[in-house]
Amino acid sequence: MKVSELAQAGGVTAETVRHYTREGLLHPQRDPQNGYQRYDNESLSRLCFIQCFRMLGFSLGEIKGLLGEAMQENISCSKSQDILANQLPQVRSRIKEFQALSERMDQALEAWRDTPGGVPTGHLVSQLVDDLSQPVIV
Amino acid sequence: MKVSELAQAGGVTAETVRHYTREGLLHPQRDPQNGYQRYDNESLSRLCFIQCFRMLGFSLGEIKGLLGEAMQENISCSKSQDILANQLPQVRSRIKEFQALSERMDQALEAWRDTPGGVPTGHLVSQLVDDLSQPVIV
DNA sequence: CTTGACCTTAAAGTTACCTTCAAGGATATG
DNA sequence: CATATCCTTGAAGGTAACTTTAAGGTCAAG
Repeated sequence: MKVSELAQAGGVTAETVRHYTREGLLHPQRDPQNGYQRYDNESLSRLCFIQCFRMLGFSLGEIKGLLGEAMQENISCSKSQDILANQLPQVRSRIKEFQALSERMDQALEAWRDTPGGVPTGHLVSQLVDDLSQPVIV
Repeated sequence: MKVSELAQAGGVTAETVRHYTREGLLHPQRDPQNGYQRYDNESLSRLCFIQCFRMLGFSLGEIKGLLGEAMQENISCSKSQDILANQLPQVRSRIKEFQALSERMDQALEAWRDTPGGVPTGHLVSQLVDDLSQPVIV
């Protein structure tokens, strides 16, 4: 795969792929013909993995730590274990936050589903602000 | 409320509150005695609202646009309507993404719940990488 | 009356990209 | 086979949303 093919497959821009490559999260090979970066299916797996953990709030550095060892087939990925074990509570609570937010937004937006044209009125915008004006479960 | 009291109530740092204030998303009053910023309960509502829409991928500028008009009690919040109406599809799809990610992470992490000590083994880390190595629904 | 924890501002640093630049290779059309 | 359009590279600069630093003012406790 060329850089923009991988980018399209993973739903990101070519620049983002290049960025991850610069930062050492992806390890493409060089095409000796033209010097282009060549990515394989493992790169795509890693790219998807990166997206998931970025959504969960992990930094690229942490993800690099996870990927660096996890993709090696050895059984004692102690570093990955440490990182994940430490972050697990935050991951779980972040998932809970997402779920809570999803439900609240779904409820808040449901009021619009039946408005004429599906366009919110000013009153409903204020209503949404009220609906969402409670602390996120932290 | 002082800046760090509001920060604690909203689950962010004092610096984040100051940042939102600088950017015009919060409008505290000045304590004439000492020049400190004073925030009220509406500030807390706005802060919670900001958190929700930040999680949904809105920029501070967009949120400022929403808050600027939505908090006024007039009926024709046309700007807010425009912003929300335009972003509604993305909001919905982003909620779907969150839900999908939550389920996948829940499933992937469930394998750890029963491991000795609840600590993931290297094999399970690799397993997680495999489990998450599919494109997010875009 | 000083120590420590809080507040203020402005400015610089950080993270994770995104955009732009110049130089050059690849592929399609006339 | 020239020309246009697209792709590639590295390096550099820009941006958003914080975060940290610096230098100082405020305030309650001991």
